[in-house]
Amino acid sequence: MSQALYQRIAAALRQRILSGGHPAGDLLPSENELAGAYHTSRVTVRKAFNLLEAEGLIKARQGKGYIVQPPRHSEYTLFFGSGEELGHYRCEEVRLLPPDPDVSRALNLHNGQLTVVIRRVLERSGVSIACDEKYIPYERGSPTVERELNAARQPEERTDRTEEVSLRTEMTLRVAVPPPEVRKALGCGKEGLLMTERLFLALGGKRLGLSRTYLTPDYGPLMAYAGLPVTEDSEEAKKNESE
Amino acid sequence: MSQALYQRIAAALRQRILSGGHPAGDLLPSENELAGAYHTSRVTVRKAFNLLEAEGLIKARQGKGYIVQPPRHSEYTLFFGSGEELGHYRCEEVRLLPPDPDVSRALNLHNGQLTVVIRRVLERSGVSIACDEKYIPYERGSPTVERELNAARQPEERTDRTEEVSLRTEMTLRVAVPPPEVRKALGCGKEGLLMTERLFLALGGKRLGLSRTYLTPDYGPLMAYAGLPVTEDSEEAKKNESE
DNA sequence: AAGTGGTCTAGACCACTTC
DNA sequence: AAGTGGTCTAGACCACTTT
Repeated sequence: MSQALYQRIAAALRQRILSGGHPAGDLLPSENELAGAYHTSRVTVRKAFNLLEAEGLIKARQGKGYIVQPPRHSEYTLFFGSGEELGHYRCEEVRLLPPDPDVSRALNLHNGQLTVVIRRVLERSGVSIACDEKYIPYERGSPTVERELNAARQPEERTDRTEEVSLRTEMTLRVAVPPPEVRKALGCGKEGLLMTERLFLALGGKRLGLSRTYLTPDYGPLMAYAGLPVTEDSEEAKKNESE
Repeated sequence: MSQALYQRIAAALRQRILSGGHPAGDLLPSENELAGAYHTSRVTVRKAFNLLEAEGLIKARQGKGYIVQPPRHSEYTLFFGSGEELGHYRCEEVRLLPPDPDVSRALNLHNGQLTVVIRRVLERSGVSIACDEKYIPYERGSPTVERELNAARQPEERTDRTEEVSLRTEMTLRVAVPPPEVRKALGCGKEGLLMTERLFLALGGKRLGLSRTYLTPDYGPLMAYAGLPVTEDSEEAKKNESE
């Protein structure tokens, strides 16, 4: 109990929507209406609506009201395991190399610019389960590169220091046959592996680096969800919803 | 211009954080402090903080303040193309079958319970790029099943009617060799394809259905991002940030 | 005790939509 | 013109953390 009023209002609306009381397209009661019904202020009702809007259940339309949204299950939250259960990265090789054309294009490199290539292997219980290749544009004295190298050489540290200055990361997922060096590192053949390619972008759209990670079947499946996340207070919420 | 004050405050804070002025772990100025500095009320400053908190940049700690978070790029937003550019689903087969053990376990079926199996093929410009198998627990007179069947038989409709009552969808991604029926439908061999498996859950945790989608290389890569999404008003935000 | 965020009030004006 | 959401104010009390 002792849940905030705006959360109780949100829970009540959420349940009505999810149990079919308000099909998609429906207009919900207005802020003023609910403020009256709950004997509270408009601000409090608004907070409840904002909560549901953040969850994607409803959408506000100025001058009209709050409209129930059709479930958008075209967006998923994909999460990778964090640190411990994932395994340990071991830095395998760091080299300064001319990039292949794909990498050069993705990173917007000028002609002849070199890249730092960092290859690491992820191991769990002694088994190699993934291999990661990271390409960073080489610029003399760039703090990013130095930081990357330090991070890569200390395998027990946080895995991805580039991300510390990265505003946004764009990822693609596909099945790909790893290049020979990766196959050797993973001890696998020419079968296709799940590959994630990540492009790290800074504030002004500057490309900080590109990372390709090949996941062996031993890595296990990637996991994602759509709709409500499982939160700490889901239990409490359920109690209140069932009132 | 004419951006709301709370958005300008948020933009200013965001820029300071992202350009390194406030490293992770830093305590930001308090609500009262900023309210004074901007000659505004605490509520408005709060809205700015809430925005940044929703973006994952900061975290509120009662009694302490707002703390800059380390970039969490272990969570990505995975999005599938919507409708038009994706292609068209064609329903290939609908049958009532005993489920294989995997499906039975995932859907928590009781012994001997049948499943409705719906197989659809996704085509884009005449090319089959994906095949989807959906398993729904069969219950006499269940409105969900009837709705599913109707939806599946009208290929131009919205693709996934089950999701209309689904509170949450859990997905796993992996490389898998499709079963014979799917290989036949896609005209492919025994190579591994990118597969997404989705479990649809209702309000009380009830399992509504399971869907397995096999994506051919022609489908293209799946796309995801972490960090700031690209929004409509990103341009405006940039202008204000550069002030 | 002082400062912080968390919740809430009872107003206000604006921009937008509908009638 | 009336109703809606969007923004904002100037207070208030509470729970929590730090000193």
